[in-house]
Amino acid sequence: MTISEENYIKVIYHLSLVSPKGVNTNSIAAMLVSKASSVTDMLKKLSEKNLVSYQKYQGVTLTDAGFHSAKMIVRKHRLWEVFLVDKLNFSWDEVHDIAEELEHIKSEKLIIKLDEYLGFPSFDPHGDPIPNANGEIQKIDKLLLSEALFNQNYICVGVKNSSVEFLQYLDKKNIFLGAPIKVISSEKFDQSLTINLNSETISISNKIAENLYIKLQ
Amino acid sequence: MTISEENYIKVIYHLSLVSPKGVNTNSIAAMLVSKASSVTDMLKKLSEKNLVSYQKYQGVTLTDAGFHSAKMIVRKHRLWEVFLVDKLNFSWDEVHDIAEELEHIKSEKLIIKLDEYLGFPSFDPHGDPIPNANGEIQKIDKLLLSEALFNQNYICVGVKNSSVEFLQYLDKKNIFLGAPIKVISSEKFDQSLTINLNSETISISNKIAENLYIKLQ
DNA sequence: AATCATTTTTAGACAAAGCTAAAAAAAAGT
DNA sequence: ACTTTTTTTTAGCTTTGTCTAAAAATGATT
Repeated sequence: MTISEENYIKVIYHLSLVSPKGVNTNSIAAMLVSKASSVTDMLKKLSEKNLVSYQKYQGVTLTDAGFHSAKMIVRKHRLWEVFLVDKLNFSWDEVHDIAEELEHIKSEKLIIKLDEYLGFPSFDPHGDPIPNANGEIQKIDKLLLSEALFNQNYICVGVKNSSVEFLQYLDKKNIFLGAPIKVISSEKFDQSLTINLNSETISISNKIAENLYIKLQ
Repeated sequence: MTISEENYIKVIYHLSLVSPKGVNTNSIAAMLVSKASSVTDMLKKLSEKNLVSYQKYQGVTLTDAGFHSAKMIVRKHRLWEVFLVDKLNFSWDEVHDIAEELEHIKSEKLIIKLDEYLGFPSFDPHGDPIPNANGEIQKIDKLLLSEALFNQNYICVGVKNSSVEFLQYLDKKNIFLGAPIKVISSEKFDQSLTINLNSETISISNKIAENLYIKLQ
């Protein structure tokens, strides 16, 4: 697989988690910041290689082979992110673009050894699950902070949006993976929340609450 | 710079260490396993970008900018090799091809942090010097084992040939960087050497002795 | 059911980086 | 000094992955 093919497969994978019935040409183009015509060309090629099922005008789905390839690319991306944060002390808002390049390095043995070196992590620095060598993904009982019940003890386990701006905002508010969170109250007017975080009490906008994953306990 | 351009610059760098007057089109093609016509095309492009000085039929040399770029690529390659061997426990014969891909990852910050993480190494797993962030290279008083004096205490500091076959042969003979070596005698007929290595006495062919770097002490 | 809007595909073009084969220049041999 | 050989360059073609513009299919609206 070329780097370009890998990027298509990865994008189709991410989009198919949201629309499993079939992914649109235009949505792929939007994710890749390219054009629908380019996507059509590539879909034909990927179909030829049996990585996707594609019928003109009908959207595209990954084949089993394509699905597995996608998970291996995601696995590499997320393992490298763990490396960058845990070993090289990058912050969580800096690692995406670098991992975007590192994920295309071809050695299987490299990933096996990297995985071992990192202690077989199950989640990346943003709380996203890392597929294991067989493509298995550890599920977690998470919910959005905006869906939390009052006075329950939660901990922060991930972000829905991994943009640099959001992550840096969380840093500023001292919100990080593993931080204990309890919702005290909600404001009717703007759905903002008053929460207890690391035994501080702060206010959180609805926009934030809708992009932060938490789990019980 | 594209990956292809980086590969050309790197090859021209290595060749220019041997022929500083100017590097031939054909020798570049041979190193890249490509054709002279392809090289000519690329030399025009690199010349356009002021990375090389190129005049038709006259061979090519790196400009200061090209020389610096080359050293930064070599730096990345060798730092990644140290990472693979020191941190991921690869053996020295496995790392070249992987580093060949990793050297093209674009982040400057990544290399600064990797360098720090590795403890600012000056030499890679094959004993080749790693240019520092300014492109400075630590020189070392090394010589070939074939040029050694009798009964002097040397240590092994590098290999001239980094082929998998040679490196695996050295493993088999228990020859590694830092190993103490003393030459006991030389055979007139085939220039083979009897050497003391880690307090064992073994015989070494001339071919080996001409590809192993040592230094005094 | 017919029209309009949107989405997708096709057709044709382009840039990058490679190739082959032929031409031109340089180097070597006589 | 003149061939012959080798090296290098040019010319033209190919593949990969992209694009624009036009055509075709689908979906939405009345």
